[in-house]
Parts: sequence; C-alpha cells; structure tokens
Amino acid sequence: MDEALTEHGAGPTPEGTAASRRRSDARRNRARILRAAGETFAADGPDASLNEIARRAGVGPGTLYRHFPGRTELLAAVLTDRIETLCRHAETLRDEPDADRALADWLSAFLDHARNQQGLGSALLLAETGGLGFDCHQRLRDAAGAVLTRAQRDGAARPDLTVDELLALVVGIALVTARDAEGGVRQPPPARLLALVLDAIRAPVG
Amino acid sequence: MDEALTEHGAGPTPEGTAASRRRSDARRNRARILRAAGETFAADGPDASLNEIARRAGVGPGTLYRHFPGRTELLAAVLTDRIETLCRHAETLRDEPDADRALADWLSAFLDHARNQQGLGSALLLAETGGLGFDCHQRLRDAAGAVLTRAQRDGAARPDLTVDELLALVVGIALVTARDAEGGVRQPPPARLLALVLDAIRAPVG
DNA sequence: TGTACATCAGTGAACGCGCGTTCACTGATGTAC
DNA sequence: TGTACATCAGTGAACGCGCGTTCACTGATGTAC
Repeated sequence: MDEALTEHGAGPTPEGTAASRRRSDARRNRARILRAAGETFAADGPDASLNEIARRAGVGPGTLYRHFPGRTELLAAVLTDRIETLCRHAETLRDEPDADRALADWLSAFLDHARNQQGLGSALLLAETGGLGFDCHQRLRDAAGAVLTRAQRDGAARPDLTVDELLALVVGIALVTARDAEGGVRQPPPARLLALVLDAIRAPVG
Repeated sequence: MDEALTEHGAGPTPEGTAASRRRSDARRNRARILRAAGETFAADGPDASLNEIARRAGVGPGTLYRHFPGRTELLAAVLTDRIETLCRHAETLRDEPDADRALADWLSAFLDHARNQQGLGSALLLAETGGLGFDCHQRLRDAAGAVLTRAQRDGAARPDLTVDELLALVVGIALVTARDAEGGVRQPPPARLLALVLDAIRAPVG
C-alpha cells in the first residue's frame, strides 16, 4: 500500500514512462507533499491550510502549487491511494466463504479509512471529483456494491438496502466519531456503532 | 417555540426582571442577531463568519460582540432555544401510549433539528459548553434518556443500547445528510437512514 | 569519465482578501423632574 | 404631559492575522558532447 506516497508514482506503471521522466527532486517533493497532506488533512480536516501542508513538507508554497493546482486535486491524490487499497481489500474478500464476515470485515476497514480522513468522507469520498479522470466515489461505490450484493445473495443482508444507504450510514459513524478529543464529549467506540448498524443491515425487512 | 428569538428573553422569566431591564433597542438587536445566526449557521455551518452574521442582522460587528463575547456563546444561545423545544417535545411524548412510536417520533424530531444545525451537532450539541451555566448536551442527553429508557422498559429497544450510542448514530445521519446539494453526491433520504437505525435499535441482542 | 548548458523545479517575498476583534465616537433610550 | 440629561447601546473604520495564490528569481538536475 501507500504506492502513491512513494517516489515511483502510480504503481504498476513501468519505469521509464511518465512518472520517471520527472526529475528526481520533483518526485521526492511530490511524495513529501502527499505525506504531509495526509497527516495534515487527518489532523485538521479537509479545510487544512495549504501553506501549512507545504511547511510540513519542507517546501515552498509555490512547489505545492506546481504539483497540485488546488485543494481538490491534492485531496483527490491523497484519497486515490487509500481508495485503491480498499478496492483491493474488497477483491481479496471474495475468497472469504462467510459473506456476513466479509461484509463486516470490509465495512470495518472502510470505517477506519473514513475516520482517518475525517471530513474527507463528505468532502470528496462522496462527492464528484469533477473531471479528474478518476472518480473516487464511483470506485468506492463499486467495491462496496460487490461486497453488499454477495451478502444479500447469501441472505446476510436485507435485500432492500442500497449501496448508497450502506455507505452513508458508515460515513455517518466516521463523521460523528472523528476528532475524538476535540475538547468535546467522548463518543462511543466506532466499532460498537458499526456493530449496531450491522444489526440493522442483517435485520429482516419489516 | 423560538422563545429565545423573541424580544422577551428567557421565556418564563416575568417582565420587570433581568431581561426587560435591557433597553428596547438592545432586545431588538439581540433578537435580530440570533435570527441571523440561526440562518447563517444553518447555511454555512458552525464556522460561518461572525461579520457575515452581523451584516445579515443589519448591525455592526461591535454590536454582535456586545451581546455575545464569542462564537461559542452565540452558538450556545442559538441552540438553547432549539434544545428546549426538543426537551418539551420529549415530555409531551410521555402521553403517547406506544413507546416504540414515541421513540421514533422523538428521534425524527431530533434528526431534523440536528440536520438544520449541521456541524453544530458535533461542534456543540455533543460538546461541553464550557461553564456557560447551561449544559446543552446534558439536557439533550436527559431528554433522549427518558424516551429511550421507557422504550427499553416496554421492550421496544434493545436493553444494551446507551443514550450516547443512540445520539451518536442519529447525529451521524444528520452529519452525512447535511448540505445535500453541496455540489456533491445526493445522499439517501434521512428518514430512510433513520428507519434503518431504528431497526438496529429494535433488534434483539445477539 | 568530465564538463557546459538548457531546462525543469523550488523558493519565498509579496499581494489581496476576509476574517475576528477593538475602540473612539455617535446616537437612542428611558428616567427624573 | 413635556423636557434635560445620564447612560446604555450601536457604529464602522481600522488593526493584525493567516489564508490562498502568484511570479520573478535562484538553483538543481540530467543530457549532450
């Protein structure tokens, strides 16, 4: 995982193409910015200061803008990596014989992911990326759809549940449990809330 | 309802005391500011510009600060009113013979409330108000607790569910469905998500 | 392998902006007579 | 009821701040020879 955070660009791309045609310092800085952005978005939310991200990455603000035209593109770049991981996870789970277990497993991973991205869930995960040539939301939706459909076929999830409803419920948990010690009230453990939602998912249609 | 938005202050207080000792223009402006704050927070979230609120209220920024020392106090004042309404609603529901219906009814009202306040749920509803002499969160918790406890006594809600879990689930729905047309993806209808969560609440403990 | 140079990337001061907040001043209000 | 005045409230220009963003300049890199 974390391929997009390495210096080699988009993973499967063989050396000698687009990614490696870039100068080495450019690759290094791009990686640094992505790492800093991941940390800063996680800590401060999707409205985190871009200057602060540049500072953390140890580069000038101009360098950040050279790599990413704006906040949306930076967010998308950070998320792409995590979303790919989730998609691969979903594929792996096709080998899990227990459909209910597979569903619970994937949702738990998704929840962790959404929590670490904080508002990113609503800011981008669930929003169009606007012609970036890569629709994060759709990829995630497909992955979740595969897991859910199988669970429904095996009777492990109520048939009237849609992917969007499923994702919305879990993102809701992520949002409400994000920033735990923000100076506010301690929220219940995310795993417990997910367990409750899972009971709803398994419930027979009334 | 909306007592705090009128010019008479804290409702039950008889005329001739604290509230009415204030000058009439002060009472009028306080009411205007609260109204504008309610609208602006609902539209822009809890980080809305205080200057913008003053502008909408048709007063100078200084006037806003004369009435409310800071954002927290303004948020608290806006919420106090809505929370009182919810508490009264909870009391009314003691006359509802069907405990399950009462629970669903109150949660639905709470969801509407939390959705209209957007991030307020996490920003303040669920956070300490920090020595304002009025703990919004605790009042809400008590109201929800009354409704839930009765539902549990009547077998309409699983006994292992805590108030905090219940509120967290519903606030999660509020957060994920807030700002529907933010340029993002259309979320499932809040009522449907609440219905799903209600199924979880009714589910027997596994 | 060594060097010269074109180009690509990084730098960071600077700009304009809107924010939160203050404060010297003006004006409205309500009271005392 | 009418008026004079003390006080309470409102005003809005102004300040400092950090933000997003730009751009003229400097420097690092990789290539051609």
